[in-house]
Amino acid sequence: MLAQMFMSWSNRGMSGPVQHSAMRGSNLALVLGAVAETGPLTRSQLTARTGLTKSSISGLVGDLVAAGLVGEGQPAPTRERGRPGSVVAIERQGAAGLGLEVNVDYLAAMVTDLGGTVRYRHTVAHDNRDRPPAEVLADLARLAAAATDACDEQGLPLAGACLAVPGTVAAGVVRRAPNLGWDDVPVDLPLPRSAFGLTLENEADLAALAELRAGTASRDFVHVSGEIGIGGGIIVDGELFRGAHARAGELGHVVLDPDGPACSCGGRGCLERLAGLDAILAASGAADRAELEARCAAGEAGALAAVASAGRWLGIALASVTNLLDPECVVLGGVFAALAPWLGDAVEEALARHGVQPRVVVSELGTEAAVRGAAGSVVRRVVGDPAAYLLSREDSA
Amino acid sequence: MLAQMFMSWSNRGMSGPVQHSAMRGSNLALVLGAVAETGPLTRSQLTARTGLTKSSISGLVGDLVAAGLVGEGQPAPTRERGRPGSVVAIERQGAAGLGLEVNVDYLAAMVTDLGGTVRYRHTVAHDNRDRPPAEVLADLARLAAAATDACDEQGLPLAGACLAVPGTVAAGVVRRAPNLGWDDVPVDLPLPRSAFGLTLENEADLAALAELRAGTASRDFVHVSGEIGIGGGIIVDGELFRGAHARAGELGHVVLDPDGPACSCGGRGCLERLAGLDAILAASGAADRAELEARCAAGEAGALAAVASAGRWLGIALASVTNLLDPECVVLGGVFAALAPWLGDAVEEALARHGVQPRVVVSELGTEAAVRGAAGSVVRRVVGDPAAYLLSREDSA
DNA sequence: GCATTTAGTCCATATCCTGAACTAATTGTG
DNA sequence: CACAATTAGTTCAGGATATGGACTAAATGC
Repeated sequence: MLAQMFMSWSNRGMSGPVQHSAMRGSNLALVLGAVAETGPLTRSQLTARTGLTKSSISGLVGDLVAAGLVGEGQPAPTRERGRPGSVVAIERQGAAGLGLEVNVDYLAAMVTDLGGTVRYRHTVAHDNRDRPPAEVLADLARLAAAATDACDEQGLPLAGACLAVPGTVAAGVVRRAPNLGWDDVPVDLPLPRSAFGLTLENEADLAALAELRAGTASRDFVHVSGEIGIGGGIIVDGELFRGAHARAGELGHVVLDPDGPACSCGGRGCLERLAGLDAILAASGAADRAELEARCAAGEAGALAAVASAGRWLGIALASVTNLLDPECVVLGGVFAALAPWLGDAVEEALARHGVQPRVVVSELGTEAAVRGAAGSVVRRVVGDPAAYLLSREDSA
Repeated sequence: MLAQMFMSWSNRGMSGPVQHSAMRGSNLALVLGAVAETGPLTRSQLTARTGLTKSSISGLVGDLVAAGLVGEGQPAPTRERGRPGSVVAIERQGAAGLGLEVNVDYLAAMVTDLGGTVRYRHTVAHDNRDRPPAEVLADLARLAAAATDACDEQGLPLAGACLAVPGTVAAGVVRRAPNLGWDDVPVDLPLPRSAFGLTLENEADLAALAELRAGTASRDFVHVSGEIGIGGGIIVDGELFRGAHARAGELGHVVLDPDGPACSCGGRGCLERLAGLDAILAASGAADRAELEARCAAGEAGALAAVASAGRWLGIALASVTNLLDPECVVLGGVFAALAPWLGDAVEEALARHGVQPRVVVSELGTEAAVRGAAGSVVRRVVGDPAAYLLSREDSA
């Protein structure tokens, strides 16, 4: 008798039963997503774009209008035959996402609306290294309160909040943020009740999401956040790649010199030690980021050599990344974006020398990338599943 | 006036409209998947497991029975109160997948049924290096014909075929298989008409899928296929990770020594050059795999040192991989599985030395992994979307 | 033998998409 | 300026599918 063997199948997309409500929810998301992504569309354009029938679109749009997520847009005066379509546009007052960020030398808050427009931003410079986490979080709570007040003033319903931290996170806890000196710090900000509550996310990951939404890159890319540490955000098929324990993308700890100097991560010879901001500053003799850029701009040989060396190491690391992940493109962000004029060539040369040539682009988002990504991640949840948003909004009301 | 910014949202799961047929299809897959994964289940167990109601399960199972994909199973004699459930089991005669493999020194074919049981296997040893591709493909066609004959004999309806190749692939074409010496070779085997036709896939990727189904590892792991080259198969959330151009997982070309020797990939200092089978053989002085293993088993210092060195390099590469992808586990396959007794410790030491410690397990699938994965990938498509399978089966009939 | 319990089927109902008929608003043309 | 042509959008009947409850079936336990 043959021993029956049972196999383990993928469950992607098989997460649960599909009922009528799920069908409706999925189609609502399809319509809302189309409008959010493409901009105002007529119902007839939505029919063509989604593959649903006119009748279905009618009903779906009706629901979204009733929910206040979309509204009537300005009709573009097309000189075409036939009845002009009435335009469906994202309702900017429909929902807002609160982005928060704790970083080494500042705290930040940002509110974006359903259309992706920034409705409020506030940043406070402050060295948070080795301050008691509770103290930092109290400051952050004040920042958040000011932001939610701004939402109220503008009549924006808050859908949820997302906090960007320079480290690894788990549900409601900052696991480890070396540069802040935080270990297992629970985060529980006193925010007003909202549909999605507060989530935590790695700063580099959120910067990558912001980059995705800004549309600089494609749907498959790796975003390098160069700061004191070097973080990486991996976007796969338009979705953040987190890995099994939400620790994926630790580009800074790719091993480039097996017998190199010890790193804070417990390893040795990590990219971060060879191409991180501290390493560049030490090699160039510049005191800080601004001085470094100035010296590069002035063409000072020492600074240029230090930056080129970092670029070379970065390129080598990215060659390994490309071989492993096969991204469509690599985005240089953070310090590397600012240093791109003097670093880009070294990166590309190193990539070519190791047999790969992904498209390399420079981020246009500044240090705001992470908060922006945080706020955007909330708005994205609304657009990605409007039915869930509406449901939890009702529940909490 | 604020400039309206339109954002790029993820489209995951938003691929198309959800109609009634899609709902049905998804639920059919849910039920079939549950039975395939867990083994025979009663309808009542299916209700609990899927979240659908009794009535729905009744109907869905009815359809699957009518389609011949599931059937009545032996009821397990439970001594419990109440009417015993009638057991729904995978119909082993429901569909079969044909796996094929072209490799450097052999050709292989395998047929597995819906239950995952191997129903036919045949391997022909032959050095295919630098033979004209057409000749090799003609041999492969003969192998495939014998396999489909075996299907007919056993009354197995062929759902499709998948060919494993040691290189990169695109639709219907082997892009580049360095160790075979193939470049842009179109593959068009004369197979009988089937629902899914013939697909091509990288050998290492398929080996990883086979590993997934064997259940050795979890749903997030990296499978290392060590042969002459070193391939990697990345499984994320139970799904093969392909990357933007289906070239992801090229673990063999992770850069370990930036100024190292040139590699066939165009780069230098790649893992493959330091820990591939050729490198180990050269360092140990053994003539082939068998001799190497024998010398290791005999405790010969030279062989052990060569293997340990490879293990150390492999460990360093896997440290980078872990930092980037954060897999739950790493699976050593191919030669590395055979050499694990002498190589495993070096790998784990290197990983620990670089600050990470993923679970490392050794594959129990032999060289059969890739063909098995190929055959399994076809069966998986049937289970993953039975409605699509039935539809294309009708169309071709 | 009969109550109890669990499994499975059947049917009326609700939800949601579709398709066709219908209404609405615009351009072009005689 | 009337009217055909064209495109947009709504409404309603019909169909597919899931749900919930009533009903039937088959076992255990007293």
